[in-house]
Amino acid sequence: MNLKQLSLELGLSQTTVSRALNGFPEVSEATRNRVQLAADRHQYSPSTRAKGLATGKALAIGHVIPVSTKHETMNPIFGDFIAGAGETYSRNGYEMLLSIVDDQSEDDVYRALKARRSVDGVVVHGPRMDDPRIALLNEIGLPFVVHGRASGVTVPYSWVDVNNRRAFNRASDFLIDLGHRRIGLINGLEGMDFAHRRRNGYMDTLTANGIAADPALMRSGEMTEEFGYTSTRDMLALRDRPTALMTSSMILAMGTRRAIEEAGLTIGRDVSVITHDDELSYLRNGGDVPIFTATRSSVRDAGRRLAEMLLADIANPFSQPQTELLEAELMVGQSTGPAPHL
Amino acid sequence: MNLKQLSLELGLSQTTVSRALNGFPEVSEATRNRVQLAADRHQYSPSTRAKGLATGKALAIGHVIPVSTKHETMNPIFGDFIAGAGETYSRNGYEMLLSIVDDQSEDDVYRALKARRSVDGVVVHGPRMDDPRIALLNEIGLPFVVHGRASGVTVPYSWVDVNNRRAFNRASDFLIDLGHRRIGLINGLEGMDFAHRRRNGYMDTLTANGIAADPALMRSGEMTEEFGYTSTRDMLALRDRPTALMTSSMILAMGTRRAIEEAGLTIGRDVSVITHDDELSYLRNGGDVPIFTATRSSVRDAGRRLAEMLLADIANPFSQPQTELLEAELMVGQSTGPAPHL
DNA sequence: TTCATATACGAAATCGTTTACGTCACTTTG
DNA sequence: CAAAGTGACGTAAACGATTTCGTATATGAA
Repeated sequence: MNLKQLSLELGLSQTTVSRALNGFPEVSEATRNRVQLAADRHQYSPSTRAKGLATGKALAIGHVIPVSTKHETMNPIFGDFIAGAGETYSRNGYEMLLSIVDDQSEDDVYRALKARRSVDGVVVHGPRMDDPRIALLNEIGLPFVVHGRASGVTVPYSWVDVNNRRAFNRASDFLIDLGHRRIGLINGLEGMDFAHRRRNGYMDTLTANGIAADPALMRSGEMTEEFGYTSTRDMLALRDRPTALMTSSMILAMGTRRAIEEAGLTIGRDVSVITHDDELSYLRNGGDVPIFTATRSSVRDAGRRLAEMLLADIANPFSQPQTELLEAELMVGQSTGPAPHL
Repeated sequence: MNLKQLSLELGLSQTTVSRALNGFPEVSEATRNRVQLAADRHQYSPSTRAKGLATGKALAIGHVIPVSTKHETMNPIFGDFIAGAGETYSRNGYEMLLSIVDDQSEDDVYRALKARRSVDGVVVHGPRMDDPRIALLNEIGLPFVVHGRASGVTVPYSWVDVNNRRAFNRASDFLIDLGHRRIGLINGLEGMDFAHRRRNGYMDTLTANGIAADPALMRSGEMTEEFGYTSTRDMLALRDRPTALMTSSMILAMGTRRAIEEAGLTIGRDVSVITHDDELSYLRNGGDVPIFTATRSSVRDAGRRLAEMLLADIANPFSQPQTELLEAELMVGQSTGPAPHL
C-alpha cells in the first residue's frame, strides 16, 4: 500500500493524506481520523526511500565499526553499545546502518556514506590518539559524535566518554591504600585513546605516591582473554612480581584470573585485581558483592546518551559541539585485599 | 555532486551517464572512460535513496536482534556474526540495517521493515522452537534466512546452522569414553532451538550408553558467566556430583571454571569440561593445545555463508530454500581427562 | 452587500535515479 | 539502391513521498 492507493481509496488527494498523517494543522479532525484509521487498517507506512528523497534526510545513523585487519578482533562492548543506541534511534524514527570495515579503508567508508547520502550522521567508534577521522568528518561535513575522545585533536567535536583517567586514578589509589606497591597494568592497544588515558591515570597516581612506574609491569594489546592470561602469567613469573593488577576489561580480567589460579595463587589474597567493567549484559560482575573490584560504567548507557546527542546535533545543525563525561563508580568486590608480605 | 550536475558538466544526458557508470553496452568505450574519470574526480556515487526508489530494491539487509526484555541480555556472538555477514554485504554493494528490539514487539519490526520497504531481506536471529517469525515472514513475503533452525516448523525455509546435535553427541561420547558417567549439561535458554538440539544430542548419547539422564545435572538459562558459575557451583554441591560438565558457550565455561576452582578442584583432573566454542575473536580458545576441549565452529564463517545465501535468494526470487549444515570439529584441549575415582 | 480572512483541500513541482522508448547517422544486406 | 540493422545517445516517464502554491467555500466585519 502506498500513498497514491491510500488517497484514491479515501477519495482524497495525496497532499491531504500526507498532511493528515504527519500532523499538519490544515486538515480537519474528522478527515484526520478517517485517514489515520485507513492507514492503520492497511498497515501503511511511508517508504523510507521516498520520504528520504523528498525531505533530503536519510533518517538513518551510520555506525562504522573498525575491525583490526591483523587480528580480526571485534570489540566485545560493541553489542551492548548499539543496544543502547538502537533504542534511542527507533524511538525517534531513525534506522541504524552498520558498516564493518577493516581499518585500512575506513576513510573511504565515511566518504561513501556521505556521497551516497545514506545517513544523516555517524558514530565514531574506538578513537585513537590524533585520530584522523575527526578532521575527515569535519571536512566532508557529516555530523558525528565520538564514543571516546581523541587526544591531540585540537578542533572541537562532540563526544561521550568515561572519565578513564579519574577511574584509574581512583583504582590505583585504592590499591596503594591497601599497601600495594607493585601494581601491574594490563591495558588496551597502544594508540587507543582510552588506553592512553587509563595509563596516565595509573602512572600519575603511582608517581604521586612515590612509586616508580616499572615498564615490566605495563602491557598493552588486544583485549582478549588470552592476552590477559599471558600478560599475567609473565608478570607473575618476574622475580619481583606484582601484588596487584589492573586490567582494562572484564575479558582481560578473566584471563588474569586464569593465570593467577594456574600459578597456585589466590585472587584477592595473593594478588589483588581491579578491572574496568563496562557492564556487558553477558558478563555481569554480579551478586551482592561483586566478584571483581571494578571501576564500573555502563556502555549501554553511553550508547543511549550518545545517540540522543547525535540526534540533537542533527536536528539543530548550528549547535555547538556537545560533550559528556561519564564518571565510573568504584565497586569494591572480592578480588582485592591488603598487600601480602612477600 | 549528483547525476544532473555531472551530466551537465560532461555535456551528456543523464541517461548516458547513468548507463556508462552501470556498465550498459550501448555506450562507447571512449565516453564511458570520460564519464568514469569525471565521476571519480568528483567522488560521485548515486544516492542510495534515489537508486532504491527507481529500482524498487532497497540494497539493504535487515538484522533484527532480539533482546530479552527480562534480562536485557545481548547475545555475545552477535558481534562476530555480523562481522562475517558485513563483509559479504559490502562486497556486493549492500548495506546492513540493524534493529534492536525487545522480543515483545518483534513482529511489528518485521512488518514495519516490509511496509517501509527499507530492506530486501532479513536475517532471523536466535530462532526458538516453533518460531512464529518464519510463518510471519512467509506471510508478508519478505525474503529471509534463519541463523539456526526452528524445530516444529514444517514449511521449508532457508537456514544456516551448526550440527548441534552431532556436536553434543560427539562431546558426550568423548567423555563417556574417558570413563565419565555423571555428566552435567549447562545449556542455553529452554525454548531456544539450538539448546534443544544440544540437549537431545547429549541425552541420546547418554541413553545409548545406558546412562540415565539426571534432571539435577541439566540446567538451562541465559548464557552469562554468572549462570555458568551458579549452575556449576550447585551441581558440585550435590552429594553425587558430576565428574564432567558440558557447556553451551565459552562464556558459560568461564563461569564453570570459576566455580570449579573456587571449590578447590582442578579442571581436567577432578572435573572435565567440554564447551561449545563459537570462535569469538576476543575469546580465542587459544594456543597449541586449546584451554578447553571444545566443539568448535566459527560463527563469523556462519555469518559469511548466511549472507551469501540470502543475497542469492534475493537475486533469484523463485529459488528453492537453501540450507547449510556446518559441522563442528572436536578440539581436544586441557580441560578433559579420565574420570576420577570418587 | 462586499471585502477580508480563515478553513480545508487539491494540482503539480520536486528530490535523484533508472529505464522504456525514440531518434539519427551510419553500416550492412539482399 | 532501398530496406533493414546497429551503434550511440537523448526525452520523458516512472518510483513514492513532501511541499509550494493555489482555490473554493464559509465566516465575520464594515
